[in-house]
Amino acid sequence: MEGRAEVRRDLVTAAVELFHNKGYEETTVDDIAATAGVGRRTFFRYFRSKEDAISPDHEAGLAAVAEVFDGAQPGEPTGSLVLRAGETVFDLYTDDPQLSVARFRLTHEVPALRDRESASVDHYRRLFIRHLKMRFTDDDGELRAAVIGAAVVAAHNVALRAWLAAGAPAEGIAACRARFRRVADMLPVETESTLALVTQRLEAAVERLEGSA
Amino acid sequence: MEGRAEVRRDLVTAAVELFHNKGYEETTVDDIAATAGVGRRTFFRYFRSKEDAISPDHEAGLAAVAEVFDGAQPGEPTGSLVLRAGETVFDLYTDDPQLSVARFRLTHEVPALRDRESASVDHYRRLFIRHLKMRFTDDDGELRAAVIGAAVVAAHNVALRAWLAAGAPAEGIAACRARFRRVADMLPVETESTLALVTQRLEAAVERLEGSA
DNA sequence: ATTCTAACGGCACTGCGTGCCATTCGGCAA
DNA sequence: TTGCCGAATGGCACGCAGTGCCGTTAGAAT
Repeated sequence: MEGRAEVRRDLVTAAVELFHNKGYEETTVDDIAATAGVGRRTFFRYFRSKEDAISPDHEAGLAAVAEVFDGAQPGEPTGSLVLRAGETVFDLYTDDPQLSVARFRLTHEVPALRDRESASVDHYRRLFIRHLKMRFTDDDGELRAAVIGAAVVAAHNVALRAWLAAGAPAEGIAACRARFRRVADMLPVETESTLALVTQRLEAAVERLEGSA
Repeated sequence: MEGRAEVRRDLVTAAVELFHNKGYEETTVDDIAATAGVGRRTFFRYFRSKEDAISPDHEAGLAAVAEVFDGAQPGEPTGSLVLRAGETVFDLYTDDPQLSVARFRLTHEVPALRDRESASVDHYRRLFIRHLKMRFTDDDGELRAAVIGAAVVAAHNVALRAWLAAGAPAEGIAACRARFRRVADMLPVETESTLALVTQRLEAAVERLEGSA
């Protein structure tokens, strides 16, 4: 007899294979269940929907990222925290590169899965923004939280997708992470806005000029 | 006899009313069609799905924004073009504030509609990024296009949603647009990175200072 | 060996979305 | 007027996703 974990794995494997071979629309839940050797009703005890069979750990991923935010020291710089949260998301993909690549390809071929992926990514974006907003308490805090959260998630996806498109090679993980971290160079990720940052550096420069004069 | 446009409007009106009164899940397509005085089969000749009944012009909106990008002069600054494209999206909401507010409220109450909205917004994001990528041809072009595109769409949503949450008052439109435009202050939207931009502005300021000294 | 619990799988049902086809309505030509 | 034609309609049946219900079974506990 197989335990719950094995049945779950068999269902994911069956789904990925059938989606790949027959196409997503052409595969019914009955097909997946039959291939995995269980009843149709059992499939829905493991997954909420047909689409969930290829993103089985979405909820757990969100919880893991939320844990990073909740467990962070208040003193940790926002940039560092955001990068750590992003790396946590990477781990979810590097855990099972095979499945990640298969899902990546399917989401780019099947419109229904692409839209679902958009919604999934958006859940992460909302999570990032919710916590960023708590750190940005000035007038423009909400706007900056939204902009920076969206930008970080976008950078994460660019790096991740390039890695997945290359077939998720083990030696590419470091480059992928490095690429993601570059987003920090592009954003006013600390508490000051770009304009304020410019002003601040300008004043410092003026001070230097006056000192040297 | 009613024409196509009238039937379409009646279906949207019926859908909004029923979703509001009975709840989204509890409303069937039969209900909507019956309320609008047409057959169930006719509903699906006007809308691809039940959800489409409250976002009837999504395709047209995407086409309008694409038109802005495609019709732009190559010499127009990227920042200006992006802001114009964003304003075009605003127009889609200000065209029918009543419907926009109703949709806004529904998307925040019904998970299924929220996920669909995420996918919708993502379509705009992809459109922005596709055209930004054509303007950013340096090594980091793809990353910057993704980051800036996502940030602009996020800022747009913050401004738009604040306006919708306030009930879409006519006198609030200007403030909403102004708020959106602030995103330009936060991003390295031209071809240089933030750091380069800061340096550039700093040098210009220093030059002014030296000239006045 | 018996009881208890959790998982399983079959069955029926609702509702979305689609293909097919007969009907109807308005215009247009003879 | 009469007959034809194309577009819109709506009814019907179908496949499939997802859910509630319930009888059955397997395995653990005692």
